[in-house]
Amino acid sequence: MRDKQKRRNDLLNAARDVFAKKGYHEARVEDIVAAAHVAKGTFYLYFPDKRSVFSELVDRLFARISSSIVQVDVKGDVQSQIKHNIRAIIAVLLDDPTVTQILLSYTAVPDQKFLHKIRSFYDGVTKMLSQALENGQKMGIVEEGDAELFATFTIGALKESLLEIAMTPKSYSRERLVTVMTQLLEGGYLRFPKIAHVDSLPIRRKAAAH
Amino acid sequence: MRDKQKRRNDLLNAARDVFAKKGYHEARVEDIVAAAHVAKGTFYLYFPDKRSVFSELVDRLFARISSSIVQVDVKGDVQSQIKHNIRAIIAVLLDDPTVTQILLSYTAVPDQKFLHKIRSFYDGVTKMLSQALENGQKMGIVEEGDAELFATFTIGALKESLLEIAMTPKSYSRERLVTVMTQLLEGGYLRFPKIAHVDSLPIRRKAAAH
Amino acid sequence: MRDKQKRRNDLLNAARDVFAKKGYHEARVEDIVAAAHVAKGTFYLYFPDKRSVFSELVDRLFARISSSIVQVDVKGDVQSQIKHNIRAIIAVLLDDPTVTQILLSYTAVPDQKFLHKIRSFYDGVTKMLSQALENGQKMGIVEEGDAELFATFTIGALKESLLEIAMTPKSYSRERLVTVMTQLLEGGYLRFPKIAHVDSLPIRRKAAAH
Amino acid sequence: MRDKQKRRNDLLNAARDVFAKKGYHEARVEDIVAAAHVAKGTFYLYFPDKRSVFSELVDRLFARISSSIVQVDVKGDVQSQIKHNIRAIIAVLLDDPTVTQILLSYTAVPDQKFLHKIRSFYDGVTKMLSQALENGQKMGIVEEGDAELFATFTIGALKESLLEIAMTPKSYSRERLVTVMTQLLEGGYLRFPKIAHVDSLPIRRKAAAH
DNA sequence: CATGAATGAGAATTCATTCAT
DNA sequence: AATGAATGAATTCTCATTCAT
Repeated sequence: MRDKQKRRNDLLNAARDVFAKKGYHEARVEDIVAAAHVAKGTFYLYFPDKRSVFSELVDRLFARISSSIVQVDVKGDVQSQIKHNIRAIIAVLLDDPTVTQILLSYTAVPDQKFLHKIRSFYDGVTKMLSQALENGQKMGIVEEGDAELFATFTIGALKESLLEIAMTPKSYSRERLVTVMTQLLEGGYLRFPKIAHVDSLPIRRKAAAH
Repeated sequence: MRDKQKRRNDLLNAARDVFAKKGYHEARVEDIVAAAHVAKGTFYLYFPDKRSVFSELVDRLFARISSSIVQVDVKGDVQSQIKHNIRAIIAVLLDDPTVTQILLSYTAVPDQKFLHKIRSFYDGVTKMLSQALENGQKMGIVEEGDAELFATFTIGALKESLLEIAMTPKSYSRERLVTVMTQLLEGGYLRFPKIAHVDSLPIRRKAAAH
Repeated sequence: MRDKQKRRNDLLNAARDVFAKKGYHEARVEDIVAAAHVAKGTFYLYFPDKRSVFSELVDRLFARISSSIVQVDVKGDVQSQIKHNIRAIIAVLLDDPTVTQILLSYTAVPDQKFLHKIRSFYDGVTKMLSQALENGQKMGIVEEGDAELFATFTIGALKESLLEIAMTPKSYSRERLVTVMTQLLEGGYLRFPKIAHVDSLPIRRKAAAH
Repeated sequence: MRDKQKRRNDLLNAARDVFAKKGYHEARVEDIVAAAHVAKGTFYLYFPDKRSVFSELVDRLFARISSSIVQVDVKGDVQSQIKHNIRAIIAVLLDDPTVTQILLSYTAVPDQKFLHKIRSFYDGVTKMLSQALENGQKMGIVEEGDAELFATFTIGALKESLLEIAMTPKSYSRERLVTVMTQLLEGGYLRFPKIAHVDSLPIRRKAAAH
């Protein structure tokens, strides 16, 4: 019993490594079973086909991310809730850099149906985030504007940064990343002399001006 | 003379469409020639293999982006130079939404070597941008901090937004996007009440601003 | 008029060179027309297909050999007639070393039908020669024994020697070859001490003995 | 275990038959697997490509010939050593008439590289033989003259005879062939009246003159 | 006549999946 | 359950030949 689970897991891990190294299409079932030290037929005892291992790997990651995100309650401490979410996503992804790489890199995915699945996931996350941002706007803690675009923007920034980190061996302090992310979300990074563009950029913060 | 160029272009366009619709691996040379209304052999009169059409499509886009970006001169009007760059990238990509989709979506790419090529390109852009940001930091117009991370963050935000736009049929005002991007880079979008950290309850910023 | 013949000949020569260098299957019609400095379509104005150029090249050689060989008249000076024939074959083949190479080397021939044709030619020559040898036997100037085997043996020796010569750049005196060939046909080259093997080689020349 | 070897052998034999019947280029992998009663993929389980089966067939034959030939020791009974070698070559080749046909017939070989390989083999054999002949000349048991040409001559004669035999269904006594070959090598077959040509053929057998 | 772009039948090879042992 | 040999559908690419210009 335990054995079956273990073997299944071995295959999953082997597949993950091979996918990360070669991408979906260049990864051969042959490679996967070799990495898992089992025979070719065994693979099909645990998975109906190649596609489904990939699918399961991604699903797992999705599930972990989904479960670690909290719905932002605007009545509570929003900033720390946001920080929590960023931290959670970062944690999940960086704990499994291999799948992250699979998921975020421009690596091959099985097919268009799959692509759609991945996009759906991100759409969900985006939706969730933009909902929260809209709430925030009502409460005055989020700048007015296209909330969905803000969300897309945030997700993109996060994905790119994580991919960068997942692909480079150099370790990076996660807390550091959390801090920088929040900082950027809060205040951007460009500081143009106020006078010059006061009219064209009415959304100015005096707070940041100090 | 003209004819050969035209035929070549037809194939390139056909390939672009098929790649965008099916992804690299699911796209058959068969599909491409069908879309271009030529025979199978004709394809190989213009391209040595399937991979190279893909490569050419991406190269073209790369070239167009590269040539439209200006090196930011920190002695001039930095803000408008940045706006120019954002606008340029957006223009190039949205003028060719199909290739953009190919390039930015998690669609299959031929192989790992290719993946590397794409990543190299982005690395180049990131490098260029972070260089500019470092200069900006010296001039005091960019927040202190990890310039490379800022760059990655920006590229990611841009990529994601553009992908979103390229994949949805709804047209989006480019200038709008340029404005929002700059705005976010300048000021983020989160507005936590400064004093608020004490009691953790958000206070309307406008109210506070009066 | 002259022009057409010339062009046809250019193609034939080009084909000959390409076949000699690459063998039939590796030779592309493309290569042939390139060597002849004409367009692809032109080839098919002069020859119905690739196979037929090859065929014509070989046929020409066959014709030349056939016409240069004289039917041995055993009532005349047999030895010089044989020398003449050997000399003639050598001359024809070495005058066109390229086709000789094509014909004698283990180079690809178009197909089995063609192979059959070549073999038929050799069969013809063998038949002719063995006929002459049988006559010679009746006249006592040829050793008793399997005349056809003697013929095959002779043809083989000749082919191999000529191929050797055709493929090596070092020029070889033809007359020298004629002399050695005749010498070998007359007396072989092994000289075992008579005493030792007198019994084991009973088939000793009666002709010479009388 | 045994099974894999058997299957491999089945394929080798099937390939041999198909190559012999159709020649290399006309032989389709399809034909080979059909003859071996296996599926197309199976072929590639045992051989990396079509070329390599051919190669293996020829290599095997080469190996067998090489190992069966003895280096002629001129201090021993030369005549019987030569007979042994002729007998050995004949045995190897006629035991596998199909590969012999492939090897000796003007059938297609894969490509020029391969051709070179075959020629190298024959060059080796020629070299070996001419070396032996030179030794023989020093000992006075081989006629003076171009030893390499004698060797080429002998190889050619042997090849042609064997090909003839390999291609005709009529069985031929091997010992008979051995005897005739040696006889011819020793004494040729032409018996011109001595008087007539005494001068033009100075290299006359003293042996026969007794 | 000459051209060379276009054609498409055909062949080798790959690899996910099956299945007898 | 595990194995790994066998399968064959599917796909890329080649090149002799055709034909519109």
